[in-house]
Amino acid sequence: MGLRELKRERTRRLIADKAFELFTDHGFGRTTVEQIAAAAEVGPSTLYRYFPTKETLVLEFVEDCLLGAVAWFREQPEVDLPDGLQSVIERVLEQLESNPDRVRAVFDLAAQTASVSAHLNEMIWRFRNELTDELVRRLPGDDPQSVEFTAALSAGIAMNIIETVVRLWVENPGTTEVKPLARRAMKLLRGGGIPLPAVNVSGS
Amino acid sequence: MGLRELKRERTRRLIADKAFELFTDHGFGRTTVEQIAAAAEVGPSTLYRYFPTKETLVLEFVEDCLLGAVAWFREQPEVDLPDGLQSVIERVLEQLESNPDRVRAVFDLAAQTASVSAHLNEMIWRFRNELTDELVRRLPGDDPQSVEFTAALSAGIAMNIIETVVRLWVENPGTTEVKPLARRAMKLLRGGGIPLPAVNVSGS
DNA sequence: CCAGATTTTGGTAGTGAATACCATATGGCA
DNA sequence: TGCCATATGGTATTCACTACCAAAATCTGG
Repeated sequence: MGLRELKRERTRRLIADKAFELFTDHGFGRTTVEQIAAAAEVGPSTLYRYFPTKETLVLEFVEDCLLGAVAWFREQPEVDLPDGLQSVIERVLEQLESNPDRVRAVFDLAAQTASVSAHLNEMIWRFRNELTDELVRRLPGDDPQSVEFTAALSAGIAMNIIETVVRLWVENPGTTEVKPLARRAMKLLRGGGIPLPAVNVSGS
Repeated sequence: MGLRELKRERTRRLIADKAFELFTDHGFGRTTVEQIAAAAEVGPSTLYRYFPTKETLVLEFVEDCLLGAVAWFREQPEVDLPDGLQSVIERVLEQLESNPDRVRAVFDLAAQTASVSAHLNEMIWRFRNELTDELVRRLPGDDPQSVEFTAALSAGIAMNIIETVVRLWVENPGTTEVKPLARRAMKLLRGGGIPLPAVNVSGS
């Protein structure tokens, strides 16, 4: 790696850190991009070259956790499906758990700022899509439409577990661990603890 | 109802229709708010008084479907849980199915425009939250944290079914009906067709 | 029908995010 | 050291969105 990429990573992190600082101090909406650029001692153009939108300054960390787990899953073709899915879920949760302050800040910002919440959900949607594509490749089945259906449902449920667990974990600081929560969620799903309608209907 | 509210509803719908027209013709990004205001023969101020953001011009219909179903559920306390949840899901799907072109346009716009996708997901998040709150009131249980957990998971799964079914329905025009799809999804979830990890772990 | 209270409207000015473009700086490399 | 690629900073511009105010339209009581 040359000196150029090194400096790139350095200024990138510098900008992100300064932005994080200003956001937590004065709020997301009260902080302008020019202020962030000034604090990081770069021009606004440079800032926009690294971060296409203001929201990415906050959410890049979450994005790395989610899409990184899918990328890892994609490179492990030998793992069979239930275990692989569980690994993806736990992998995401572990990485999030290792930066509690960052996750909490993201939650706070998303709660008080619509655009951050919107971007966060868009990222979640991307995670679901990529996970669905990978599941389609692994799921057995004859009818491609049926496989796609099952894959999309599974990816959605995985994301659902992650969201619910992280939320509960953030709202109860210190008292809960993510891994037991995730397994409790899977147990609920498997054991029928979810009040889904019984299959007394003749679905096609 | 006085003439005032009548005219309000009229201009509101006029603006939304003109916007829908311009969006489908020239795309979301290529259409400015001023153009919409000019097409509807109102000032930009008036447009912003009715629709706080550009995205709400597209997504108000979906919002009504989702939040309307939750509101209906809230006013039916005598319905027990599995049936109620199924009714909420089918209610949303029926309303969406009754306006296929609108749904398709929303999907197209969301696929090609990040901000629309973001707003759509934010709306879905609101639906999940409100449904979770209502489920908490109805679910039996001693530990409030456990009830909240189950409720959040259930609401997420309901939304997941809706999203997956609508998506499949939109992508296969004409060939699929939403209600059988929804029941197939519930059947998959109930019958263990989802490759969730088996509960061989001792969850707390 | 009319005068006053209230609401709706259109216009103006301004903020700030985001883009396009260009001249300049700086690091990598022969 | 000198050439090339790239990163940078600045400027100008578009456009979403807000705050504010004066005028027009609507409702209400006489």
